[in-house]
Formats: sequence, structure tokens, C-alpha cells
Amino acid sequence: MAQAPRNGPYICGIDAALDVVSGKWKGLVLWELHTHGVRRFAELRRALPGVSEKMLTQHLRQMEADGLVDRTVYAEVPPKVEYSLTASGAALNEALLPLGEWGRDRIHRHGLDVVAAPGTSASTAS
Amino acid sequence: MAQAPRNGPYICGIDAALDVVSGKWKGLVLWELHTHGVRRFAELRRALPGVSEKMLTQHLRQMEADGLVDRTVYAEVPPKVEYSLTASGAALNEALLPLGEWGRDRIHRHGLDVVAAPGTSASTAS
DNA sequence: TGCGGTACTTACCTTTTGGTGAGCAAGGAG
DNA sequence: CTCCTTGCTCACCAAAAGGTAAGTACCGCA
Repeated sequence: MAQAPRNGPYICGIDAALDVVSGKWKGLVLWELHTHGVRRFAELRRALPGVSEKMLTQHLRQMEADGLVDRTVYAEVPPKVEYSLTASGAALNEALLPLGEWGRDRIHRHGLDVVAAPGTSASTAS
Repeated sequence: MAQAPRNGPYICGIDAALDVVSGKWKGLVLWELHTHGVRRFAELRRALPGVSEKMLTQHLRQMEADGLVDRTVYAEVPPKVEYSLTASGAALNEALLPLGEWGRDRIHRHGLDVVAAPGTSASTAS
């Protein structure tokens, strides 16, 4: 994938934002990084139930290209890579909060199932 | 009408909300319905540049099943169907506003292309 | 008579997305 | 010596999403 200019022309801001968060795990990665500040690759993998390494890398790379996350590589003997949110990523997370509330509301109203990730806040309901 | 339980268990509210707005045109449909109140099928189609009838119907049906839009059929000689937002759909739209702002901001910052729908404000016409 | 508009459905195809499992390089545990 | 760990990459597949074109039934317009 090319670095910055990801997708075609957008119709509106929602369009552009949705493009950037679309992906099975991106919202979760954003949330993990938001709640924990800095996370290593394997920590992220363990935090997302069922994610494959390929997808996690792929999403992380896209988010890096989109300027949402910072990636820091330590040239150590066991590889160590740390991910954290950029200002833009943090702002995106803020912008996602109302959406998260709407979703939580919806889950309650419709009695939908919720799966909690091990290591994250077990009670998403509040 | 309980054709609701679309996707598997959610991990958080963002997940549930993203599931409901994921789809190439759903955000736009939401926006059209929000700004115009009531729209007919063909009006929606003309408002979304490049949408196919199949996708529009499909998205509209899903959104109906998800309780986001109301669908009113008039048994008239030329078929007439009107779509409008439900309370839930309107609330979702409200929740999407910050995201839209973030996206608009991003478009400006990165100098991305914007395509205007005929009927909306146009600036970069071809 | 023939076309265009209304709101779809259906069949078929391509593109995109996501998943599986392997391998790599280097070290530590058993 | 072999397995497990870290953070990936690569090849291959399956499923989902989306697009194209046609058909349906009926009407008004020229």
C-alpha cells in the first residue's frame, strides 16, 4: 500500500472518517491504545480476541500511514515495537465517543451480546 | 420484525455502531435523510453519486432492519416509497457529527479530494 | 408505438477483506 | 537440541461486499 493518499475522493467528512476506521479491528486498536497509552504488538494481539497477526499488522500499518498511530521500533534482541496514538488518533477517538455511547445504548435496547476482551475493562456497560 | 440480530457479539459500543454504519453508502443515506427529512428512493439514488440500485435497496433494507429508517410504501400506480429517519437513526446521526467534523478537518489538513453530490453544496465540479 | 420514469429483484462477476499457516532471525528455557 | 518467544512477511484461500445488466409491471408523454 502507498503511504498517505489512501482512498478516492470523499463525499463528506463522515466518509473520510469512516474510511479511516473501517476495518474489523481498527476501532478496537484505537480504544486499546487510548486506554493504555502505549502497547506492544503482542499486547495488542492478546487484547483483541481472535485477531490474526496479519490483520493486526495490516491495520497498524494503515493507521500509521493515516497518521493515527506512532510506531517505535527498538533494535533489541527479542524484537520490541511500541504503538501509541498520535494527536490525530486521539482526536479521532474523542470523536468516536458519542458513537460508542449510541452503540452501547443500542446494545442495551436490543439485548445484544457483548464479548469482553481479556485485559481490557470487563464492564463496557456503565 | 425481529429480523434484527445481524452480527455476532460485540466487543464494545463502537463495534456495534460501526457495524450499523459500515457500508459504502450508509453514512450518506443517513445524512441525506437527516437534511431532507423525507426522501423517495429515486431522490436518494440521485443524491448519491455512483450508487447502484441494488446497493441502495440493500442498504436501505438493512437500515430498516436495524431500526434506523422508516419505509412507507404508497400503493400507487407509479410506485412510491418514502424513507425517513427513526428516532434511533436521528440519534445515530447526532453521534456521527463529531466524527464528521474530524473527517472534514482531516480532508483539509491533507488536501484530499472531495466530490460533491448534485443537490448538495458543490465546489469542485468536473 | 416506443421511450422514460417508478421501485425494485435476480443472476453473475470482480474486488476487497479477512483468515490460515508457514517461515525468519536470535535468544532463553527445558 | 528442540521448543517457545517476538514482530513481522508471504503465499494461498474463503467469504463478503460491491458492481453490472437485465427483467418486472404499469403509467404518462410524444
